Amino acid sequence: MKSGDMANLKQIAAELSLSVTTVSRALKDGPEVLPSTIARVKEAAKRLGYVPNHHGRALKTGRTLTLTAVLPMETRDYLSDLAKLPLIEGMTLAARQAGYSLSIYSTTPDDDPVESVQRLLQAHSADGLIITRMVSGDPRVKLLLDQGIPFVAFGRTDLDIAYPYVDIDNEQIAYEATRRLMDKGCRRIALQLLVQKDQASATRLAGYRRAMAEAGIRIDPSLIGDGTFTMESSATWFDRLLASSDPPTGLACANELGLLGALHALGRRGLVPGRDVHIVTRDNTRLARFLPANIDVHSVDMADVGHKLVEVLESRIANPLGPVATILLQGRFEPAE
Amino acid sequence: MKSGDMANLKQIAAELSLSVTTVSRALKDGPEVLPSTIARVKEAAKRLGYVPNHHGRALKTGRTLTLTAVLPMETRDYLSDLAKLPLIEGMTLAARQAGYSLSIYSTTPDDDPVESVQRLLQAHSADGLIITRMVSGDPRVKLLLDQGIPFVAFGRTDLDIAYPYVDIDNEQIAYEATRRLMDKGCRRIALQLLVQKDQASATRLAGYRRAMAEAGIRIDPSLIGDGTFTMESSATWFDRLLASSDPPTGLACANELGLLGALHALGRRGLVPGRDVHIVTRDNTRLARFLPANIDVHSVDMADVGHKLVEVLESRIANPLGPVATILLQGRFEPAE
DNA sequence: ATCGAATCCGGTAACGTTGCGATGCCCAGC
DNA sequence: GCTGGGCATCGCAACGTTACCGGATTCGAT
Repeated sequence: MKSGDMANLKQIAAELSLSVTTVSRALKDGPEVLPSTIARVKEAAKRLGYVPNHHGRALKTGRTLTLTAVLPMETRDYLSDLAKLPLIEGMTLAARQAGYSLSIYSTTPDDDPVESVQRLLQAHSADGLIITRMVSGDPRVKLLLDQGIPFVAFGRTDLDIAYPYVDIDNEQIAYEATRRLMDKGCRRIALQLLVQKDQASATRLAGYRRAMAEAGIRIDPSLIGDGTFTMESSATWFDRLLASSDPPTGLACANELGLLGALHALGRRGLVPGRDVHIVTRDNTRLARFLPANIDVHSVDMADVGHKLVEVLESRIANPLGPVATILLQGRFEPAE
Repeated sequence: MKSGDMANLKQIAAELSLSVTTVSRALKDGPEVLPSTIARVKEAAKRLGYVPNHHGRALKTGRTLTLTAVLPMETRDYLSDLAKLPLIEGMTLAARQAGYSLSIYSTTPDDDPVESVQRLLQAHSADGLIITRMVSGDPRVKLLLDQGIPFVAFGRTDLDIAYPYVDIDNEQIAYEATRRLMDKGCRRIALQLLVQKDQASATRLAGYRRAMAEAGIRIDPSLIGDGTFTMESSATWFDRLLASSDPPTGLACANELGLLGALHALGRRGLVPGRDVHIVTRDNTRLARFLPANIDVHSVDMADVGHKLVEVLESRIANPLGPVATILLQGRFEPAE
């Protein structure tokens, strides 16, 4: 097996004194080819180490067998989006299984999201796009729909247009988290959000509001924190809450990072989670499960999200005009240890 | 701007009554084209929204402008390889900057690494491969060299063959970590390794040994732990060491996960890091920096590793027969806060 | 005035694949 | 014996791009 030994259809055809056309069809089990010929062709293909040339096929058919995921990267703080790793894993494995390869297009905070998508769909080097980090009224949705490029979004937005997405039911999760804290007797419940522009935060807030309204508790805006939480900012934020005259007795964390920060703030004051303050957190990486603290965990399988994203995108590519699939994934409380 | 409006060379040529050849050349600033023509062509290209067809070009030139990174994914425990996120970020951004797109090929523990690489290079849908998680005598190196496929490895191995790699100087880092612990008075120093087959662990162990030998301290094998450390296994491992008759007074952690586990073990016994036991850790995600504990951090910029991997691969593609570039990145102690 | 070179451009072919129409063949039916 | 119709296979063209070679025009040099 030497270096440039990439066999192609022509070589197989020559080997068997067949035409390129017949070889091509035989490899696809075309009904117009004699079964015995198909067998001969496949044998020769295997023997010569034939693998179809991606670009020849893509050029002819227009399909590239490539999916592209647009992922914003935090260049400063990798811990702030731990969920991305299982997400990437889920997407790549599902793509591979479906015969696609998945390409990652990282964007920095400097990149304009719309411009990034524009560049990608112009290059039309992918059969479909996965976009994430949806914002309110996200302009990318209209852009992609107009261009007729198959895509799927991780996250809903507040547009009237129907488009395919997979999302986490943040409303329900925040609702249940708040309820759980109430069950433990909390009435002053602090809530961590992420960037406010992010649609996920808005729905999270809605779930919190619903639970509070049902319980007839007035919402204290000072207990709701938003921003890009690092561990440090989470700690100082929660520390200030704890220092107030009427400190919270419950906290719903947005993710691992917010949790670690909050735990730090508690630790400094000698407070114990589960006794002085009750905590529910989202956890994408099973971090909380092991921490030596009494914490309720409400988790979503991010690898599953990745899988589902690819599945939806796949069906979208196969049938661009079909019904728009939307998937809403529920979170569930991990069994307390 | 409608759906299928992908302009091609032919359309630009027709628009300007030029030949396709000239248009192609003009867009590359070919010296055989009149500057004024180049200007006209570029204007028309921009106006018609021309973007070069990836597959046409790839088919003709044999270059795909795609790089593929083979990344093993831990499907059970995402925290065990946090370094992967900054690595991915570094690779994708560097690739993008160089005009390449980067495709991720995830492998599960079930996949045979050699077979994965074989499949990838057969598909020759990438100009180059990035392979990681090198093992002793890694057979992929010979395979890739034989096939003449440009590649770069993250990590060295113990082969006699020269091949391009980027690696972290684990020997030096472990040496310095051990020395640091000695400087604080430790003589019984525990060391966390990862999977032993992994080349990184072997060099890490070598650095530890060198420091110990220089100090004339006999090595106690029971203080050296290896395996795939989760937080749990790290905690139980370190807990058992602490329970022994002659417990360690220093610990060099392999990563964030090992650190968290060890801290947990300490916490349960009421021991304080920096007082009862000194700790040095590797940290890829700036986790340790914020923990409320006195810990020395020895860090390597994983995003930089990703950048360097792409750079080396690029130069390899540009000049496949040139000298083999190898880069060894030093770690450095973070300034203690 | 003629030639050679330089400059600018066009035509053709090819990369590997697939789709469409055509071709040869065998055999049943009159 | 000639026709018609499946059947298996083939040839040609095309996707969009670039490489190669050749043609045309202009200009300076002899």
